[in-house]
Amino acid sequence: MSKVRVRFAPSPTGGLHLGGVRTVLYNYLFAKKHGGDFIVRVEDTDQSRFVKGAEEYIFECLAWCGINADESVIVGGDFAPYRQSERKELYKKYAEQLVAAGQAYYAFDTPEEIETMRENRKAEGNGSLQYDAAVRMKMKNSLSLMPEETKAFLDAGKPYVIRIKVNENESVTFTDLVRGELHFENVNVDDKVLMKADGMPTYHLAVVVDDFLMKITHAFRGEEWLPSAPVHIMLWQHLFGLDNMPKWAHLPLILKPDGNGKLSKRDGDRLGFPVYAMDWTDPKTNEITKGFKELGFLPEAFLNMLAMLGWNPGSEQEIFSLDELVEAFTIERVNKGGAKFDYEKAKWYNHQWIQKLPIANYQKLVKEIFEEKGIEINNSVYFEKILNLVKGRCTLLPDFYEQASFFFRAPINWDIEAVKPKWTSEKKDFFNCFIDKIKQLETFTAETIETLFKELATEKNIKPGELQLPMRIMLVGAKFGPAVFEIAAILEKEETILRIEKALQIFEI
RNA sequence: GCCGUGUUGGUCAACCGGUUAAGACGCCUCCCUUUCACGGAGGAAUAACGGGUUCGAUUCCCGUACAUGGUACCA
Repeated sequence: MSKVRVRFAPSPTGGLHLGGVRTVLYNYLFAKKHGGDFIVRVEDTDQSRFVKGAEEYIFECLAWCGINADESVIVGGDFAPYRQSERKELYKKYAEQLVAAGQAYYAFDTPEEIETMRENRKAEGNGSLQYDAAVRMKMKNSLSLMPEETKAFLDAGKPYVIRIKVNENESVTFTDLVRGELHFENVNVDDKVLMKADGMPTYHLAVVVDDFLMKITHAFRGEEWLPSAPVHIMLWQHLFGLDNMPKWAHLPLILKPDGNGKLSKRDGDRLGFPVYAMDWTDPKTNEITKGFKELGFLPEAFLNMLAMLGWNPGSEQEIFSLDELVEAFTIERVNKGGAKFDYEKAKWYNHQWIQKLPIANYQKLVKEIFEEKGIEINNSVYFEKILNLVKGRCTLLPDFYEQASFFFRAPINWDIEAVKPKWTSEKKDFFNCFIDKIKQLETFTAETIETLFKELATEKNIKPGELQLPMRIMLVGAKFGPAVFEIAAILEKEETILRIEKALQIFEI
């Protein structure tokens, strides 16, 4: 068997959608599982939809995910160029070959004429509005025209497209890796445009030609491509032979969490979650669409979550690293039905990965978050210690700021209500004594502080528990965070005393 | 409209003819913690509908319904 070669073929028209990343992932996993190559080919055949910066952005997203292409417009490769706009001249030859073989034809119809045809068919009560065998002899093309008329049009430079000639009496059968055997009657497939009037191929021609030229062995794409698969297969049959055709796998869609339908950017805006991998700024409107990365997701979690949306290992394992996914992935276990995106579950994955990964993996990112908020971090050992202490309560990276900023900034507001109702002069006295005692403490650790605290409480005949909450409010300002004595230990003696003294004044009524 | 694909709890899902129909997220209760979490123990909650095939269907087949994708000189 020849070497496995798969490709992700994005068109650079905007932000990189969740579903796109999952397609990348499955391609990548399959390739690596089989020791094959993963290729990224840019499908920019529609010049009218070209969006500046979109291509670079897509590669940035892949880099963030840690998925590297073996061949692409960035790294090059033996089958360059990897941008279809730069391969423009290649396609025409194949289209002409099809025309010469009677498998395709020139069509001169204007958009208006096609529109009229559709209106007529609709008026006739026809179920199909396609440009197909039923109408093609009534249209203006090299099949219906006399050869000299066609020649005259061509010579006169009349704009034309090349359409595939679909034989209505035949049918197409093929095996899809996720759906099994599929069958399509040709009557239902239309004479798709292969070459556009501007000389660019359409997707239909370009994928087939490039998949052949690039020796692609397996083609994974979204389910939305299923209806046009027969056209691609016919093209393979005509041009390169079915034996050389890649194996197809049409992946299920990722659906919106509420209601139904394909997940779109709008759903994210509406429901408050990201849909794009990374922040995307529309170059025309400057509108920013939030990405998973910027919201504080770890790539490991993002990929893990995506992998499980439409695939599962058949075991109870849910947490997978990229390498583990490569190992476990099989196309047979990809589901057929679409999956609704669940943001809560996505966050759960991130929480898991925050716990699992060493702090060092994301310390730099968290540091940036702190610095954006005006807290400079200059002791990374100290910082790491803190992050380790609070990570259990963090789901997204910015949560670290919420959970740990008090280590760097003494409280300026105190949850007085949590203390006041039970505040007594005895308690005040306790804390004053406590300060004196800890001043004499030689080793200032969570354990020694706790021992001292409890001994003193017993001595003063106050339940330690009743003092812990006030102590917490003194150090943190509010009712959250790790164990109080851990906090005190990290704050160190001097700062702990300072905060208690300050709070004591505030609690004074 | 036509064509394709799909349908197990609220969500992700296992099971590939015989099960008390796993597990996870979320939700609820309790425990732990006199903070917020984590964690632990429980709980509620599922095979769209109707026909077949079969000794036996969630599993296979056919309809219906619903959903979704396509129906572009977009990918």
